Amino acid sequence: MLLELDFSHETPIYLQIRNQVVMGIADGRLAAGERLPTIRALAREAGINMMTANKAYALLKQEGYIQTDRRSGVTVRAELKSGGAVPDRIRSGLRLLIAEAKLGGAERRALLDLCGQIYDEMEETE
Amino acid sequence: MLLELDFSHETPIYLQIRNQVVMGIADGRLAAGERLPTIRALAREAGINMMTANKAYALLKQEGYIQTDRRSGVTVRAELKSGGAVPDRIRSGLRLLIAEAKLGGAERRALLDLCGQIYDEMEETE
Amino acid sequence: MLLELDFSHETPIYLQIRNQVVMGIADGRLAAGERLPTIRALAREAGINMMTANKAYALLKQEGYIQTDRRSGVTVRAELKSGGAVPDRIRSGLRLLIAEAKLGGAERRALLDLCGQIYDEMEETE
Amino acid sequence: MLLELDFSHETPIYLQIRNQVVMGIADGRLAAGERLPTIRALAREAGINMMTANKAYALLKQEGYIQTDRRSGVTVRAELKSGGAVPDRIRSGLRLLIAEAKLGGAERRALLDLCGQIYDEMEETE
DNA sequence: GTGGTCTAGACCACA
DNA sequence: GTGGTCTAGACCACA
Repeated sequence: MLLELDFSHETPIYLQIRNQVVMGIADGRLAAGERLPTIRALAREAGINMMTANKAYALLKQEGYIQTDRRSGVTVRAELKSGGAVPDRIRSGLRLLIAEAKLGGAERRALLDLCGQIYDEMEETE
Repeated sequence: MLLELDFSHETPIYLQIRNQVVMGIADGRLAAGERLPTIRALAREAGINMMTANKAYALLKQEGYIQTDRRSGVTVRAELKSGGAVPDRIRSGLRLLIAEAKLGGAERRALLDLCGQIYDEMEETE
Repeated sequence: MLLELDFSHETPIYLQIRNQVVMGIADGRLAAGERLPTIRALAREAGINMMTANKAYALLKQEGYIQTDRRSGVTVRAELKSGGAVPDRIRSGLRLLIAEAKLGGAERRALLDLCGQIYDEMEETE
Repeated sequence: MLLELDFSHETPIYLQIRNQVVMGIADGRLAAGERLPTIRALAREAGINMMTANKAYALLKQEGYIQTDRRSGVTVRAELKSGGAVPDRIRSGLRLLIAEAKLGGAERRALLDLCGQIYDEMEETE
């Protein structure tokens, strides 16, 4: 999976990496067990500092999205979290975005269609 | 409307204010034309600096959510809807959150129900 | 001539009044010798403070656009400044606006056409 | 590019900086991709506060004239032209200045020549 | 009184 | 080192 980094974007680079890996896993571009580049390789390919690559991986690991192993390097975790309530952090994020969309004139139907469409584009993994 | 600021949160204070005002408008707690506290009053009540309050209002003003009037202070803008497509910034935000929710085990049905519920809680304004 | 004041605009009200009177004279809606409302009348009609109306008229008078007379009140000055070089203040203003227009993608031809058109809409007075 | 700031001018310092950068880009003194001084350097050189320098850059960034990069600092944005119509804000500004020039005695020909000359002095960038 | 601007000094996340 | 954020205190034009 190719990372697309925007160095002039407000989102820190390490977060851009984290976010793209998360979305990559969700939409199936990154399969469970798949190997990710080493910190060193990632830093070289993306033209970033190793500290930055390290920070992104540390976050992904702490969140349970990837795991590191001395032999197989960095891999996408096979077993992901199981069902249950959507955590507050995500709810809050959705609340803000939906508020902005609504004030921007988005209809209920259009917004839910959009969300469903986004979800479906990721469905392949299931 | 009472602002709830978390000074230890990663989100800057001025953004927390901006976000809460946006959500306040969307869910009807802030009506069009309603007066918001002056910069000074907001700073005093929230225990923050005037510059911080100013920055929050400047952002809201630039985004078209409020307007400042040399006579009547700060008011919620009446007309907001620009209708049409949901801007990319919001789409990207939704994509990330939905990816995280899905990896957290959220079913399609549950997620759309949540979004619909969030939207409906704001519906009163319509 | 009806004044259109925007109380939430960044331009101070007294300047909005001054600007609209200047443009009114230039495009012929205000003829030389024509009477303007008194400060009191202007303040009442426009819903503004008398100090604000006073400030606008004081500026217009100082710039030579209007004159006050005990008998005939406030009138548009008959004889306006004669030819000569465009003052630096206006040149600077044009330079900034033209720079912005050019960076916005305006072609030379289109920009000059626009300026000529604006000038012609005022021509009737000549 | 040397900034010329007038601390006693009615135009706020941060706006003077913004305006001069815009004109600098338009007339080619600032090339696309060129680095601007850091906020700290600008503040030091110009004898102003960091917050003021920050405000100027924040405005230029928001308007799309520059971009900030955590690695290479502040640079002039390469692509700017959005082509098409001249926005109302600029039209209004031109209308006022042209009215003032006309009342000051400027002939149509002289005024358009002036505008053309101003535009041509910036042409080198094309 | 109101928003807007500015300063001097400080801390922080990021790279 | 860099941009971003925040504070305490101040001044100013405007209304």
